[in-house]
Amino acid sequence: MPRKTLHAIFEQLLAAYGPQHWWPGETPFEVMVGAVLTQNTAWGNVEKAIANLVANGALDAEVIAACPARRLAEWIRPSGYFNIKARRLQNFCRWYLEQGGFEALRKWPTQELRHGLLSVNGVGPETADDMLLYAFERPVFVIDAYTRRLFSRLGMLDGELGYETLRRHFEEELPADVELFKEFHALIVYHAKAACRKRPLCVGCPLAAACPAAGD
DNA sequence: ACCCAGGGTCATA
DNA sequence: TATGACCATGGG
Repeated sequence: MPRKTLHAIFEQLLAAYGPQHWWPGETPFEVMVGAVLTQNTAWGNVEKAIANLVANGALDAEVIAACPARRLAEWIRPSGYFNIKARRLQNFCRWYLEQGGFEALRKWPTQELRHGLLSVNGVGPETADDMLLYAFERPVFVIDAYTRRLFSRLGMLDGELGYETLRRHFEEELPADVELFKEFHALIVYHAKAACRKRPLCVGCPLAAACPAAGD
């Protein structure tokens, strides 16, 4: 018996839940704005904030970069942490415009683009990787709390390991396939809400047979 | 009433 | 390097 592979887990999640078609968002820029707004925040609140931006013609890098921080904070209020996120969005948009916008950035090699994104105050590893995968379509695996918890419960890794160590692990064990990475991360998040939260007994969990934590 | 959500920064030791 | 405080709304 070959040991359970990451790809096998992906297949099980896909079979159970179907394709998730992440990231919700009409444009790469909207995806990037959403990535900042969703930091430690439920997606439903982010949708309200983005709807406010759209309603005010403010889902636009120039508008966000130039408008008063107070006004931006008011628009994004439903997403929580509105003062700090207003600053983060402005930091990001100013950097984004300085570099020439999406058409210029899309030509950057992945590693340089990643370092550039991380240089923006308010963009950390997970936010940068969301942007790289879902806006720039680079084969970067996003690590989040759900990923740590799921694979830790499955006994497939140590959830206490650092972000870069875990990201490297996933990227080495899987083929560098953008569509695979997009779906895998989306399925992990969906799974965390749909089934893995139903404790005890992990009722209905499609991974229960492989999960040592099932039945606690 | 409590818990958490598709994190990140900064001060402190 | 490694904790802890802080940010703040909205749904379960």
